[in-house]
Amino acid sequence: METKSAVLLLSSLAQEARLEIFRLLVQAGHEGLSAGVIGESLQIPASTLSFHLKELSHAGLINSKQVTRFIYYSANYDAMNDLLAFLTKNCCGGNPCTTSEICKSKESV
Amino acid sequence: METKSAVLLLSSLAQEARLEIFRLLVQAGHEGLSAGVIGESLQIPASTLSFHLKELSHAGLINSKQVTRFIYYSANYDAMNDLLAFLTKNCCGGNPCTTSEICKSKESV
DNA sequence: ACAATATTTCTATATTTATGGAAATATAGA
DNA sequence: TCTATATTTCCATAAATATAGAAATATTGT
Repeated sequence: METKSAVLLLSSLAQEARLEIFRLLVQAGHEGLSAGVIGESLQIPASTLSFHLKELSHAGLINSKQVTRFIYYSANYDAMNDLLAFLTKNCCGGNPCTTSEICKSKESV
Repeated sequence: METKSAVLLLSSLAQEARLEIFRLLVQAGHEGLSAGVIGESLQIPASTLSFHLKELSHAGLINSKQVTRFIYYSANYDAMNDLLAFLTKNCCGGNPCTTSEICKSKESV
């Protein structure tokens, strides 16, 4: 992943409503939740919610699919994993480092 | 960590110059780099760089200390770890989940 | 086709954020 | 103290982002 893609993902998450939406979907699991349920849970007006869902979709952090009359949104776990990998990549120039979980968590390449 | 703190950290990283600065510092390790060297490496004008360093500092993602005539900035690995933990917390409602590294990486509580 | 419900687009406005030159403020060596 | 170097603050401007009501656009059951 390059910096620009990472910035897109981070920007999507760097907003209170969107971060809450995303975390709600991460916790909801793979089936996801309908837009209406999300708005109801988080008390966000429909048009505002739609704006934020579009941002998250555009960044590729969430997926959507129509189910009967509802649109179900779900977290894209792979995109999230890629972002986490990017952020921890090359920690300490690849040297072993005892003070940080970042480095301990996986080999940096 | 609560949503607002996480948004502060994410906002700090959600900008191309700042993400590059942070990653440069993550890779530089604990000694860090002087402002001048950062600006030189990334070709960022001094006043712009100072603005971004302040943002990162304010969010707690980097630390600074004066060394002779230079100010050395270094990544705050702990802040980063906290953020990563927050983002992966409660994945799939705590249920085991085979498709995602997020869930596999550590127990979600 | 009609009515009810779900979601998005349009629009205007308010707010926040980024940029970089010029000036101000350290810091330290001579 | 004078001078050179390092970094920050001030400032004006430009650009991007967030908000939510009203209207438009699906979708489905009757």
